[in-house]
Amino acid sequence: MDSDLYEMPGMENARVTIKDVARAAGVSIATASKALNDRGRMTVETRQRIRDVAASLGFMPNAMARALVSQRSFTIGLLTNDTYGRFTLPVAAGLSAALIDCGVSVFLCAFEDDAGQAAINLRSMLEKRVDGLVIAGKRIDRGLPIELPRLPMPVVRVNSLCSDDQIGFVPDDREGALTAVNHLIACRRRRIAHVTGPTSFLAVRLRAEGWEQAVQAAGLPLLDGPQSGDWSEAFGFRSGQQLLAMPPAERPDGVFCGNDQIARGLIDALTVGGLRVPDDVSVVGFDNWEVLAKATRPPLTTIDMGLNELGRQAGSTLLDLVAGKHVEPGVRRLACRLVVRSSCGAQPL
Amino acid sequence: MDSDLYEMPGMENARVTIKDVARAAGVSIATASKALNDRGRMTVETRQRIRDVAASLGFMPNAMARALVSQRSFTIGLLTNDTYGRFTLPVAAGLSAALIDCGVSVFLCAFEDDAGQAAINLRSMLEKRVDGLVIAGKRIDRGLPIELPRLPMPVVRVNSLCSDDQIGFVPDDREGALTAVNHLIACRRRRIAHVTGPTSFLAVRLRAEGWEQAVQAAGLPLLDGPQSGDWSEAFGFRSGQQLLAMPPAERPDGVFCGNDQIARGLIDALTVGGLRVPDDVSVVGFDNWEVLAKATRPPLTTIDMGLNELGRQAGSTLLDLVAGKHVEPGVRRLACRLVVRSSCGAQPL
DNA sequence: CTGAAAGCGCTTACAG
DNA sequence: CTGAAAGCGCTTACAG
Repeated sequence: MDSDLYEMPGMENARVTIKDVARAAGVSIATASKALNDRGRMTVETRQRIRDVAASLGFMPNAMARALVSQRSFTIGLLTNDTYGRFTLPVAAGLSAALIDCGVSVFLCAFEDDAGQAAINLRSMLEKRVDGLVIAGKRIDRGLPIELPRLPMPVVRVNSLCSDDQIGFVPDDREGALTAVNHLIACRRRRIAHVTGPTSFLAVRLRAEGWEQAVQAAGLPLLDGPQSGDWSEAFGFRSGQQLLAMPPAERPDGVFCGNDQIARGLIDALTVGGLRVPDDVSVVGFDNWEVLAKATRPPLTTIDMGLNELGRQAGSTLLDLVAGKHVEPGVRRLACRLVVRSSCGAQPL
Repeated sequence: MDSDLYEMPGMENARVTIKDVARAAGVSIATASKALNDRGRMTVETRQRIRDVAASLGFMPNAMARALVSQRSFTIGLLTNDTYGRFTLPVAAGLSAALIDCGVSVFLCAFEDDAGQAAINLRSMLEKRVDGLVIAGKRIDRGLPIELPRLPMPVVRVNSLCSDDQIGFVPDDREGALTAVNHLIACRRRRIAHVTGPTSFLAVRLRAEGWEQAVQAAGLPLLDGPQSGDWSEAFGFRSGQQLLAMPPAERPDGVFCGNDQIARGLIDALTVGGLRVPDDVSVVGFDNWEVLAKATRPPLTTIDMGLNELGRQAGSTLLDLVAGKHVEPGVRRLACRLVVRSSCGAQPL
């Protein structure tokens, strides 16, 4: 008995269709559709009655049927090779937040750096007719492991390689570095070193530029070029030991680190070696990886790349594109934000 | 000119339909469908010709049209309140891996612990007619912030509260603790302490049980009940300082920590205080949070909860459920795995 | 072996 | 103000 369904208001039954609603309300399917979508014209009473009936039946429109006719799936794909999720998860959170209000859901496709997997996931998104695609990466100078063919839907990139004719959002690494170093300068540091990741990363080169720029603008001595190593605590620790080995007069009194892991290792080494942070040496990190930054002793002052905001902007831009609006191509560099904790000696604001 | 499309083999055009394929191949739509789905009977040549045409046109079946008729969306929803992604991301990776081969994609819905957001996301999944739902949480004794109504699709839980009539996958915390403590015992530790998180967590109580059980089974002294604090390095550090303050004869020579952060803080405190790890005190953690465990000095021996495998099993179980197979209700506790590094003094295997 | 027809659950012109 | 009809892109009995 179909009518049984009508007796269970609490029971969300996925099989209740608009046909059932129309029948129960004594109207045609077309009228039911219009009432529910606030379209067309009809008496307020009719509209309300139909809605009440729909609600009591637990009617939920079938998004796929709707998609088929509207040619919009209300779905987007998030393609990423960041399986660890360090960068992508905050991006995904911002993205979802920007989309959920418009009823758009996101397919998560995380795959290893392997062309086969990437292709499978891409095809899956294409078959699902996503309205748009967000490509999220681990670094701004690498794309996905596959060549994207000319896609029938708009694409937006986040924290990933992006050519001039594409649309992308990345953190402004140079500006972030400037902010970090200026903070060290504001904390009265005069000899500011830079310890960072591999120079093969564009982000490393940009941050180094920011460091150099800020130091020179302040008329401070430019210490030996950035110490470059891998993105690890171990490298930071070793760098800290090297600092300890220097004659005190030559030692930096401030260090801008390329990421939080390096900063943490460096601080640990300094502390073990008897130097005080921030009194003897101030340190700023990069990433604001909270679990690490907060646990550092002392808690780490660092640069937040605003990944969440990057995701949010990517989302609303993608929505614009899907709606057919024109969006100027090119890469947007979003401002980073200084997060003051205790490793610099400044009072948190 | 529609015919233009036929001239662009490289161009993946989402607007090529099965109708275009049929026309180009000179067969009916039904025949084209059968050829592409390997159904029905026809000459091998016909089938191949149709496929070639489809490929040259860049035809991709519209998954939503297909879903509408097959009543299967080939889509599942991953609902989680773990916005940080620490637990959910490995779960999601395992889940996707189990599903992608079957052409099933996953919607990621991460939301804060707030009933409103949860409800919006749930409704969105319902409207999208997901074939099934995975509920992933941050702890095994809490569910989502909303009551799930009787859902019209199967649900599987991971690392989340799960009643006896539901289906869930969680790490076997007690067994993991046993493994950890037995490893300390194998490393010739006799006085084994336990420093862990808040007792309000079921996982904490289960791990404490495992600790107690292993210690007693080995006939070792049961030291003062677990030290309980928050899940932070700071608490671990303070606990380490307390250890240092004890008379050496009373001091534990092994510590099983409730998570990796506590272990790291504790090790740091011991090291700062002049004790050697693992020589004076062996330490085992819990979580195998690699970025932390590997960076600890010395690298941390710890318990891996197998989140990826949890996700994988949840995925294949959900697939069974969707296919109508019977699955015994109840919660499955999956074995944890010891990851040997250097904080215990044993050689990594 | 192949095709015409009905139908999945909706929306949208178009008539009345 | 309301409804019948066509159609979104497929699949699946059912005829031939």
